Amino acid sequence: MAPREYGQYCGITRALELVGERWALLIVRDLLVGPRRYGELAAGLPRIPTNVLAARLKELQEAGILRRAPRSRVIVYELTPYGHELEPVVLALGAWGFKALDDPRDEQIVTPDSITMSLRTAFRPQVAAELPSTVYGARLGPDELLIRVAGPTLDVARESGPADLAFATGPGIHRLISGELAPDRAIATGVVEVLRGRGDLLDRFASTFHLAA
Amino acid sequence: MAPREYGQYCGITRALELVGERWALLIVRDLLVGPRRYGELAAGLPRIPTNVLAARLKELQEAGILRRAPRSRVIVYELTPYGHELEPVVLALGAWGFKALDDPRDEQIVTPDSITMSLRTAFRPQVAAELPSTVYGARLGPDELLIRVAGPTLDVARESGPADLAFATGPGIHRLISGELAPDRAIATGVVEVLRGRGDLLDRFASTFHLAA
DNA sequence: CCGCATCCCATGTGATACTG
DNA sequence: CAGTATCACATGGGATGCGG
Repeated sequence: MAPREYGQYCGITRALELVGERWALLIVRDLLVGPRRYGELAAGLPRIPTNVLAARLKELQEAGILRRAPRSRVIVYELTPYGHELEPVVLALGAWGFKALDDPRDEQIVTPDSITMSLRTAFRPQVAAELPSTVYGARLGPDELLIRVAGPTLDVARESGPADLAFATGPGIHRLISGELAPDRAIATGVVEVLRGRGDLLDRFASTFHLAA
Repeated sequence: MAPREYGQYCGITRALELVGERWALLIVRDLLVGPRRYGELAAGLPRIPTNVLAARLKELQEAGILRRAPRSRVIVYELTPYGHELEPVVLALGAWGFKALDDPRDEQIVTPDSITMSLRTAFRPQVAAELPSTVYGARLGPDELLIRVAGPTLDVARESGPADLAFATGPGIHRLISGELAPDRAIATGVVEVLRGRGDLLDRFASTFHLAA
């Protein structure tokens, strides 16, 4: 038997053999947002050694989870349909781990892809369906996200554009999503800085994206 | 920063820091079935080095996922409420990995706890609710499981007792659950051996426990 | 025996340098 | 830009020891 196998005939062990290695599910997390080039993956996972990234990509490809796809002269990595089926796993992990987040430390970064998956985790379709469609523009450091909520559907794109509410924030937004911090307090304390639009729309945001701690 | 941390402020990375180490989620898998002693965990994970088991138990305890509980002179490990919240993660992983199972190899074992969690993964409450309550007795090598399906609820216990259908089987049962093998074919080919009761109840079993490949 | 702790070695990981 | 090569080190795997 291969030394890194668990020796059990079981779905969970099989899953862990395929995506249980260090960094593997984080690569999947970023690819769930969209196809990514090697350098984009490396940028979204700043602490991954480049040889490990290369090794994981090879393993995940051999496992049928992702594929290298040539896109007009450059190569992108994209999930296969089977790889995409990991989304429930990643969302469940994210929801569980969210509750174990303590206050952010300085060296902890927030990447656009990680925020995007966090928003997908915290998104409450049934609540959103009852609210008017809304576009939020979020600036996180140098990155901008356009968060479109239309009925029960969510779309998060890495672009800028017109928004009903544009705000700048950082890791502290997790306290807004957890309900630990009320929207008006978030604005008052500077955790969220309103750039354009009606600040009271942050109430709607907090209702739409919520994950109890 | 601790060297084994990912350096991101994100629920998924946090989750992987807590339960992403090798063997950790398999320990959780077995504890989801019930409290277990050190030796029981070691027996259910025959390939885990004993020092790694001890290390994981310590880490999972510090993370608030499990606790050591004295039970009448012996110590058992049991999940905390927060640890129990990993069940959706484990079930999602199991459902995904189930589809990647190929034919079992000789050295791959099936443990009572892994089978129990597989049954929980494959259980279809809405289908079961439409069927009469049924008790199945499954013998897997030396182990016996009593599988009680009552309405939309499932209970799997490691004991023997009266059953509407008692059968012996092995890893090949996964082909029954995946639908790859019809119930009558499973009996005909010896994948499932009926010990007592009406063999046609295996149809009901296959309807109740199903996970498409 | 059960519940670990210790030792040793193979392997995986991390940091850095390097190449097509 | 997209990886490969190299090397130090941490972790995992396997055997064994050992106290209660």
